[in-house]
Amino acid sequence: MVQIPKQQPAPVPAPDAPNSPPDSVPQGTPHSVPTSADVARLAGVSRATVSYVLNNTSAVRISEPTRRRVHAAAKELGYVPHAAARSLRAGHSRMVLMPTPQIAVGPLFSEFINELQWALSRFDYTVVQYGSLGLTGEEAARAWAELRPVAVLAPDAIALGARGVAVLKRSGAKAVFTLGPQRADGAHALLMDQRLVGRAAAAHLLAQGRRRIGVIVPEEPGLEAFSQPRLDGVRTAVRTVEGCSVAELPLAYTEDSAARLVDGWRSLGLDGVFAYNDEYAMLLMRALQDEGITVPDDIAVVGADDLMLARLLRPRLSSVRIELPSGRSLAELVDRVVREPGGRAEVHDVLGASVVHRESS
Amino acid sequence: MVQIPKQQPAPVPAPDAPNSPPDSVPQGTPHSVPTSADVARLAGVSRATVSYVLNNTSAVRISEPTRRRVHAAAKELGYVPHAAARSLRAGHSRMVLMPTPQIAVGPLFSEFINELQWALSRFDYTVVQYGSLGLTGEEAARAWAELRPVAVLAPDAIALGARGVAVLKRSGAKAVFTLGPQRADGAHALLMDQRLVGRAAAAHLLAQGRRRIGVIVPEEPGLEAFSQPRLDGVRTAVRTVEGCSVAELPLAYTEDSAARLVDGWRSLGLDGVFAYNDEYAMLLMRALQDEGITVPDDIAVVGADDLMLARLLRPRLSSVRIELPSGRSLAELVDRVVREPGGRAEVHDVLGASVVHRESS
DNA sequence: TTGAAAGCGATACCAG
DNA sequence: CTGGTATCGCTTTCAA
Repeated sequence: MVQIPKQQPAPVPAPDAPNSPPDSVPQGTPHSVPTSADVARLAGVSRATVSYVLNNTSAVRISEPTRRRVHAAAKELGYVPHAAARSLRAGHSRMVLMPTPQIAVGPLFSEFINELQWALSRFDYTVVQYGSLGLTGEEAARAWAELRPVAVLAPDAIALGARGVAVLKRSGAKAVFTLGPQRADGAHALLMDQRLVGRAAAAHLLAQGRRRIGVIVPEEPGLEAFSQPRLDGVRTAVRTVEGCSVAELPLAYTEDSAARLVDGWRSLGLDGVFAYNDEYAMLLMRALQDEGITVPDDIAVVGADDLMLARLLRPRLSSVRIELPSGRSLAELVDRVVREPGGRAEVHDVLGASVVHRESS
Repeated sequence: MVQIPKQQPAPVPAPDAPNSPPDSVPQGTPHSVPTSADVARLAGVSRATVSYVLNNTSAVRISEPTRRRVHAAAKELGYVPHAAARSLRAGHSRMVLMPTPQIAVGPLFSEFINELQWALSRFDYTVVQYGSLGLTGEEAARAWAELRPVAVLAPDAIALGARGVAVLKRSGAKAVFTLGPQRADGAHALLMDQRLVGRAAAAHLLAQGRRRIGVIVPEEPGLEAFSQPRLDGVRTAVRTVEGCSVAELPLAYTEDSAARLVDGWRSLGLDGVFAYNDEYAMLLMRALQDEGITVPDDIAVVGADDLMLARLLRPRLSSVRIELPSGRSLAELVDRVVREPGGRAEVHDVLGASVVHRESS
């Protein structure tokens, strides 16, 4: 761990003001944040006029010389409008709140979140990720509600709950979405039904003639919301075929844990395994190979997420490719709900799953 | 790509109000967001009293019956204070703004950010990640400044620039930090000097007797801020030894690109390679092995980030372990600067790099 | 112990 | 075309 000294370790002179007193502002103005009143004073007009000019209000026509004076004054002072004051006055904001999930949940989901964020900002929303770390559903909702967002998109790992949804709506949120494997009463849902992932993997293994299926379930806390539905999906698929069995295999993301699991592997009598995702699949395959168990002859292995990783392994890893909707279409959906908030909660099934068959199965 | 229908596809009846008009509030109150005035009215007291009670103001003593009435009223209305109004009145907020980097930059950095976020929230800061997608330095700074954060922690991939820093400070930000491989004039810096990563890798390869060093440079845009300094670091280290050479090897994160690179590999005459990070290292090693080039005999390979991945590869991958300071110590640092904003810009070198020697080198 | 009122910064109405 | 002014929700003196 790199240490940070308590005292200033490496004072670097500010390059633009080598010998001036600390914190002096180049402009030499009184040391406080400029407001629209300051701009008005400097430009010799009223605050109202400043507002008209800076917002390009079309209902009112301001003479060109005045506009220039206002713009010049604003620039000279380095004026930046105060978002809080503005939205207080306006009675609403265009802030979309996306609480960050407390645990990292994989590159696929992160990328999805990023794309959604970008798409929303194209709709002129201000996207804010808020870390409500360590708060439970309703408390968290209250914390979010203080910001008066127009919409909330909650990865529902932290169960938001019907109560939380109610809190947000009462605080003026026009749209509350959960996005993830679960939904909350009263909220719209972008439902990513992880059971489909398990079902696709299991169907594939069954089609390959495998009958005794193992399912890796990560021991890391916070992943249950994903791993349990995936397991359920496998169970559902397997139930459609006679004489099949499903074994739950807990595994931590360490080599030790994998070695332990593989140690008694042959006695499990499995012929196929769904490994939760590609990373756990790699961990497992490595342990299996070190034990002299061959893939896919002794055991078929299927991962999920279809990372580059899967293609690089030998044998190449079969993997469930997960498809999520484009950020753009979701942003449109959110925008529609914000503009017509009346409707009932909609549930959108937004997860597609299909197996990419490679050499490991 | 999963499609989202334009029209409501699966209207689900709100479970708590099967046949009521849409959007009706259970409490039956007029449909608007409750304010402290509403609470005051319902409790039969003044707004001032409400404020005293809900904020536990110690300077004023309120009778117990009154307190209870206020609390009851607030609960009944589902009152949530309005953060913007509050901080407008207070003249300051405890919001720490962390602009999200536009491109995903690896699990290591993400985890670092998460930990920092958590640590800051323990200091009672409200951490907000803001996606200012597609704005350049000064424009972005203005957008951030509108939120009037008390501190800004900017991953400096988007060069904030001295101008941007000035904008933020003038808008009232007490602390402006850049965190990443570069720094900006006027801002404090948590400098993560990526050259150290390259230097460590190169020193290791040299110690192993390797003399003709290749350096993988990702072609993916947005990674230059990391890859170039790592390359520079290698160059610096190599310069200390006679008769050594460094070759820059562009590589996109695809199998095709790796195959192309490896195709003419032998003619490069390299005996050691630093692969930018573990993922590119895996991609490269796979391509090398498919070509019949053995690691480490023909070529020594070193990755970076020391992911689990590295331990699972065969041969096990030597990797540069990167150490970052704890979120807690950084949060303390930020808090100190916020409380004593006068000082000159400090530069903290917060990146440690050391090679974990395994089988690939 | 409680209430009345000023004011944070920006906007929009209504006069002038 | 431009200026006063009320207002958004909340905190905090100052009086009662």
